[in-house]
Formats: sequence, C-alpha cells, structure tokens
Amino acid sequence: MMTELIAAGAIAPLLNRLHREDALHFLSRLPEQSIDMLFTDPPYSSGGLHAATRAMSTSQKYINGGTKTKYEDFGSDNMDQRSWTFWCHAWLSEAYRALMPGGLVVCFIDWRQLPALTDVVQAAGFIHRGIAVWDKTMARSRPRRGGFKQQAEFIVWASKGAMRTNDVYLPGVFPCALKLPKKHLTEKPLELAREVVRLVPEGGIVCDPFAGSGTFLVAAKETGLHWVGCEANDVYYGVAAERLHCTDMPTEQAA
Amino acid sequence: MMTELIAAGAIAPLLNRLHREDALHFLSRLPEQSIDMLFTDPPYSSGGLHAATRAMSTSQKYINGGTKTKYEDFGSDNMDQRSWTFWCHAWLSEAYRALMPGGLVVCFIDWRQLPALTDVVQAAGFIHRGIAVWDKTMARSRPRRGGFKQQAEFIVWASKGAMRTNDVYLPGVFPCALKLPKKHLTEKPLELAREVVRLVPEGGIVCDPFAGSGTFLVAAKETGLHWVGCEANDVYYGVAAERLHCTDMPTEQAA
DNA sequence: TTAACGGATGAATCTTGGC
DNA sequence: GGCCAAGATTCATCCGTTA
Repeated sequence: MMTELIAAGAIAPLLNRLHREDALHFLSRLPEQSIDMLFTDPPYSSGGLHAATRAMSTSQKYINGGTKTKYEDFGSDNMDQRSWTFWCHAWLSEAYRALMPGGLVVCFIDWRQLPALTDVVQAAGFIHRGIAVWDKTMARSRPRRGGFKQQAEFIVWASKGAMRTNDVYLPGVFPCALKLPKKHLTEKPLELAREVVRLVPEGGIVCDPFAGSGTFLVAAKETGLHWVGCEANDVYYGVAAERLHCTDMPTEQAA
Repeated sequence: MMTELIAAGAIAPLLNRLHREDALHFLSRLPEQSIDMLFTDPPYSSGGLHAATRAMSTSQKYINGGTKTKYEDFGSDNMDQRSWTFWCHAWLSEAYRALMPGGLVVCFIDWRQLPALTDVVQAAGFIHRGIAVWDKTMARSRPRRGGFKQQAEFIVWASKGAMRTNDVYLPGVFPCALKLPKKHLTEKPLELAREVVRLVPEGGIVCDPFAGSGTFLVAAKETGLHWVGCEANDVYYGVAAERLHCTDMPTEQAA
C-alpha cells in the first residue's frame, strides 16, 4: 500500500502524456508498481521468412502491389526471431516491474510470433491467462489459395500474480472490421480497445509503450482512465499526440 | 509417382474403415506417402495446472458443477506438458511419413497447448502455415470474471513440403455453435469439418487417428473422399462406427 | 401463436482446507 | 510453507415447458 502511494506520486509527472521516446527506455523510467495495465501492439518482426525480407523497410515489406497509401516505417521491426524474443523479454520485464500486483498485460500479436510471445511473457514473470481473438472479418484480409485465410490476430493476456476481481466479463472473440482510412499500417479498432480498457479499475492507469497512432491510449482517455505511453517515430508521435490532444513533449523530461 | 501408386495399393485394405486401435500403433501401420490429410483433434492434456488435476479422469476434470450429462473418458489425457509434447512428436512423425508430399495436417488445440503444438509440428518436419480459429460463440463458452472468455479453439495447419495448389479458399475464423446434445465431450461441428475437407483433392484420403465420435471422418465420407481412422475407446468406437455405417472391426487386421 | 420462465451448459478457474 | 484434493463459483445463451 505504501509502495503504491509512493508510486502514484512518482508517476504523476509522466501521466496523461505521450512521450517521444524508445519503449525500453521509457518503461525503465516508470516507477515500480505504478500502472494497472500494459496494453500494447509491439512490432511483430514477422513479415519475412528470412533476413533479406526483414532488411526491407516496414512500408516496403507490407505494402506492395497497387496500394496507394504509404505508411511511415516503424522501428524495431527488423529483428530475427531470437533477437525479437530477447528484446520482448527486456521490455516485458520492465513492464512487470512497473505493473501493480494483479495488473494485466494485454498484447496483440500475429500467428507467427504467438508461441514465442507466450514463452516470453511467462519468462518475464507473468501468469499467462489466455488468448483472445480479433477477427478482422472477411473483408479486410487476403484470401489464401488452398488453405485458411489469415483472418485473425491474437491477444495474449497475462497477469502479475493473482488477478484482482472486478465485475467485467469480456468476450473471447471480437469480430470487427477496421474502418478505412487507417492512420497506421497496423492500426487496431478503437471499439475493441474500448472493451479491453474496461478491465482497468476506476482511476487506473493504462500504459502503451508502442503507441503508434495512439488508439489504445485514446480508448483509455475516453473511458476516464489515466494513460501514459510513448512513441519513437516522429510522424506517428504527431498523429497520436493530436488524437490525444496533448501538447508536444520534449524527448525526455528532466527528473 | 511410383511410390504413390504402391502406397495406394498398400493402404487399400485399411481404407474406409474405422480401426479399434491406439493412434500411434495405427499410424505406424499406414504406408509411406499414402494419405492426403491428417485431420484430427488429439487429447489436449491441459485440464489442470498441476499433476493432481491431470490425474483425474477426463470426465471428472472437465465436467463439474450441476451438469447432468456424463461423458466417457478418453485416453492419453493425463500427461504433463513434457510428456504430451514428446507423445505428439511421435505420432506427428508417423503422420509425416504417411502423408503425401504437399499433404496437410489440420489439428485442433486449445490455447494452453497451442505454442507446444506449433513447436512439435515443425519438429516433426512440417511447414507451419498458420492458425485458424473456431469461434465457439458466446453461447458455448464459460464466462470469465475480470478477463476474456475462452471462447475460441485453434486450428494449427501445416504442410509436408510445398503445398499443392487447388482452388479452394477457406476463411480463417469459423463462428459456429455446437448443437446439443453432443455425442462426445469435445465434439467439433460437422459444418466446420465439411469446410476443412474441401482442401483435399478429389479421390483423396483423410485420416483421423483420434476419431472420437467420428465427425471428421463423417465429413470426409459425405464429401465423397476416402477416409481412414482409429479410436481406442470402445464406447466412442461404437458411436463413430454407427455414424460411419461401418461394421465392427477386430482390434487389428492381419497383414 | 407467441412470450415468458426456469433449468441446463461450459476441453474452467478460483478459494479453501488438509497433510 | 509446499503440495495436493475437494468444493464453490461464474453468466450469456440455449432449449424445453408453461402461461
């Protein structure tokens, strides 16, 4: 209890702001046991099977054919699986430290990295609680000849120790198509994010260290929760900051 | 081509029959490169967090509260994760041998064993192609306080080498509720199975070494494909044999 | 015929108590 | 305290029966 009060004070100057910063560095600045939920969508680093594909920039890798829209590259998306796993362990460990007991990690991932992520979440100390599904629905995914369309993304969720009880019951599958135009290459539906943040108790803090266009933080803000996050890419920082109506921040605050 | 012709002859006496036999033993009797799809739903061995729960019988483990319906136990459902993984590797390796080049494995699994299964499928030599989702829908899943309902089961699919091309395109999420009364504790929807077997070329062979109530083989039979499978439990053997209109078989055929 | 009601269901999860 | 066993608990939806 004492620890939480101290943490509440220590995190106050960071709260309700978007930081223009690397995720790992940002998370290491969060006080212990200060946040209620880490809700994020990290780079998957899974676009290509081999190093040559990964060496392409993100927008090259995912956008091809006659697509008109071009997206800004996002960082940390060129690792091989070992490096990606190592890196995930690093930021998840910082997240573990920053979360309150009973706090939740809710993390989007694709089918290719799903097994590695569940390993790493548990290696960082969390209790793996399950896998929810975002069904992108037929409209928004490419058909697959001779097999199953890759129509779903997965939501790995885990807790720091025993779960705190509340009276929220969420479904395990969220069928929702993303409305165009997207603000980010890997944007997630706001309606889904609104559901997820309902798991956070009143007055709680939601953190997203890979804010992208800021959807998860927008959902937290709209729900009346505290929020804090970071985004290293200048363009996406601008997009998210505008959606969050927060003024531009320097790269790092003085302590 | 020669190999396939020989295999076609060698498997003929086993075809379109349900064998009352252990899965590993049954698969080892299949000729090399003789089947087109292994479509199955193995025991998950994931009911409990620790050995004590796993030591319970299947029906004890999964059915409690005021439920009236009782189901027959099924075997191989009391392993810890290491043993389960080892055992899966054994039967998947036999399946690899028995599959034709370009043949598919399509395997149901729950969230707890999904990462282990994808490891083992690849260790057995298959190329992991993706993860499809069976959405049991809200009706057929238990609510979860303070988190996401476990509403989905997963369908890991993989190929033996390069995929053969055909003009079938399947969705990646199958929302369908099971109709009651079920014939097996872990029964899967026939309508879903009908979709999956469409991936098999005309005249092909579908194999299910954990037939249970026989849903997958029924789907294959109805579609006009060849089918072959086994079930070790006498009660489920009877249920499946009746659905498949096949006469009772001795434990093992003479060669 | 339709509407309302109550019991049944869930590849589970959590808490408590005993040794 | 660690490990294990037993009992309590959860609610959206379905389905058969009654009003």
